[in-house]
Amino acid sequence: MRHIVGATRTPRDRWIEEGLRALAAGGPDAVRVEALAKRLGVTKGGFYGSFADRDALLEAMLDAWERESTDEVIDRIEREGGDPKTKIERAGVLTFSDDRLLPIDLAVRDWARRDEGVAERLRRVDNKRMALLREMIGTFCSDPDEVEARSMLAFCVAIGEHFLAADHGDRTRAQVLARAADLLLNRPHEDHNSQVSSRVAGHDDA
Amino acid sequence: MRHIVGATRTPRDRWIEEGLRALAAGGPDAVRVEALAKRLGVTKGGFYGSFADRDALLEAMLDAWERESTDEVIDRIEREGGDPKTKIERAGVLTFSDDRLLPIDLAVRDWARRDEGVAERLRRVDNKRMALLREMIGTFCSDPDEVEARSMLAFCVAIGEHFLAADHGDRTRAQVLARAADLLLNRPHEDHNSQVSSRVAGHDDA
DNA sequence: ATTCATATATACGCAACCGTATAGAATGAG
DNA sequence: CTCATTCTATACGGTTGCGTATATATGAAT
Repeated sequence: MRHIVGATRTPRDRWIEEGLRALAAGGPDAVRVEALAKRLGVTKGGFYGSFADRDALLEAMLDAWERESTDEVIDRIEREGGDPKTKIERAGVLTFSDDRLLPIDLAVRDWARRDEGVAERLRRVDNKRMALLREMIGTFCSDPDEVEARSMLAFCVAIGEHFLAADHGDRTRAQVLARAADLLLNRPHEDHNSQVSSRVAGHDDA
Repeated sequence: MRHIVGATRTPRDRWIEEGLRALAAGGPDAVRVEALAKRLGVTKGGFYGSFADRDALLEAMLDAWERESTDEVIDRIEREGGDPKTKIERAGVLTFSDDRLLPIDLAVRDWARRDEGVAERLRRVDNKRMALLREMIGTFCSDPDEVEARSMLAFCVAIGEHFLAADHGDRTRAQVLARAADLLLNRPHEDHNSQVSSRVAGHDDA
């Protein structure tokens, strides 16, 4: 057994961090005290000094996730500013492309379907994100009902994409997503075959 | 203890059925042999006569789900026929509004993120559904890239909707979904305030 | 009714976890 | 150096769940 000598104080954040990793990898059931301890190179002995029980850890994990997923992300987006439509994409990138946050996010979503407390937290987070989306999309779309519909479409794609296993023939998922984004953001799309067709999205008929 | 006298042969399907119920309610970890037995009013004694082990049950469950989610649903859609755009909605209803299949579907999706075998099955199922969507959407949209994008949007909404906790202010989720469907299907939308504005979707600017 | 096959009950061994109790290091103060 | 504080290792009891072994009961065939 190896002793990390210098650091007497290991815990709390470390447990939470490792807990979130486990959550991301295997869902809430995979957050097991003894398993986390092993991954941290300790035994569960010290765990109960920092947390009353396993549930307390889960709550702390959700607290950390909620804070990190809203305030921090939104702060960064607003701080770095930029074009409205660019902001949407940055918000998407920060939330839904982050290697660390994304898997946690997906795990929480599934968890929320079975736990009302988790669902409530997720609702808070999602409402903040939706507010952001509405704001962005509102800059180029006047009908409030349509703003809402497009915002939800955008959100659903950002999430649903990761729960979707379908292939797209010759196209890559990224290509299809790009085209979907063009549609939602009402943007002329680039022709990925480097031809010249390019027209405003959403108008092939009637 | 109550004995269901008439039926000597209880199992296989019953175990699978109850297993799928457990899967829907609590994910794969909730599929526990002894718990299923209790719900079936028996003990786990007979289980291992029908299945080699728990994994065999999980495989059988996935087989049943896969068959039920593709062939059966698609057969019904094609059999009952109708307008192409109507078909999309019926496909959506059959797959994503069915009280029985929907929760299983969602559970499988989360499961697939952690199990490559499940992911492969889901890919088969999703590809069949996507083919259906492409066909339907292709009837009113000529650009193949846009067909693909719209199909994926539609699919993502159908799934992502259930992983989304956001509210929509005054609107109900159903209203927002209806409007989103109008956008995707390139359909004039009905004004839910029973006014007369109604125009072709997707054209508020440019 | 007797017999055979099969489904189920019951009992075991085993492993993974949780939470608690207790003893032993490590760190900082005196 | 010694003491006190604090964290950690170890050990224990209890629970849950898997898979196996064995005996009993049930339905069908003779």
